[in-house]
Amino acid sequence: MSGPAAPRNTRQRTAIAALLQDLDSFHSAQTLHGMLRERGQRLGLTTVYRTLQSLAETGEVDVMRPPSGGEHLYRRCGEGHHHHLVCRSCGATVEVDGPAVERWAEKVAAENGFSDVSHTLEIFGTCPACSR
Amino acid sequence: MSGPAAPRNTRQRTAIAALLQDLDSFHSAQTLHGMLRERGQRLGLTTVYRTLQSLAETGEVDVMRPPSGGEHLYRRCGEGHHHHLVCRSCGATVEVDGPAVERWAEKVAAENGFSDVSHTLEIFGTCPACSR
DNA sequence: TGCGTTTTTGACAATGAAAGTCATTTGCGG
DNA sequence: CCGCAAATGACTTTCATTGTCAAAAACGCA
Repeated sequence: MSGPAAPRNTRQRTAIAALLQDLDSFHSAQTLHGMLRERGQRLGLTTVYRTLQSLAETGEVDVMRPPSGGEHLYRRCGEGHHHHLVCRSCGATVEVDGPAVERWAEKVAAENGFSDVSHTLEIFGTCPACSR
Repeated sequence: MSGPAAPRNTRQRTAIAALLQDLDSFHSAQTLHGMLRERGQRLGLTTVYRTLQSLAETGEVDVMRPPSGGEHLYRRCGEGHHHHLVCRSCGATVEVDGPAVERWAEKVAAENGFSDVSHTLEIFGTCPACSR
């Protein structure tokens, strides 16, 4: 009754995780791949896609789909449930917490007889640095 | 100083708007195109994409990008700002309103110096009909 | 440390949604 | 009824993401 096998510790996976540690904002798989190559890492784009997907499943990174369309964006994230305040211009992100919102969502869903409730919530704006 | 030219009244645009009136849940451009063809309408997929986009810009329909990935989904919508409680299984949707959430989002953004604030919020669950 | 098994990698091809192109059609104002 | 500008649609193109599969690399175990 062992859990699902832990992913193996490869050079590529380590590099991706390390890069995400250094970054504070959301980036696409392609961008991250580019950054890694600049850092002298040799790895395939496919690997970046797969690794990010795997990290997202375990909750180690957050995924976001910008409303404007375009690629999936990834960012390392803190523990537990939280939301994001994201700069539309530079992608800088603040993790925010809204217990009241969680409760509200639960209540609305319950009132309508919905079960297995989850939700998505992102706040977009222009950060102080970019608005200058 | 007339506003931006109103879109012309074409058979295709009318058909799309009419179909959306009949539907209560989110559907993809492809699905809607298929439905229209079944109803005997002859129109191109490109037109459906363009028309939905235009309807979305004027706020006549809501667009949603399911977190699970996949196509953009569209649905006719009521006036003004609102959010959705969506069934993960059948797409049935209830429009909900959360003034407190709006205020909270504004406050969080302001506290962090963000301007031009907007936000996205969707609640997902299994509707009563589908949970049976 | 060496071996065998199993996962991971990565180059490449395939998929599929969405956007661009442009000649033809069609609203619609005059 | 005319004329022009917008809309249509078949087609092409783009591009993110996923599938494929042989080769390479982890890791448990002796």
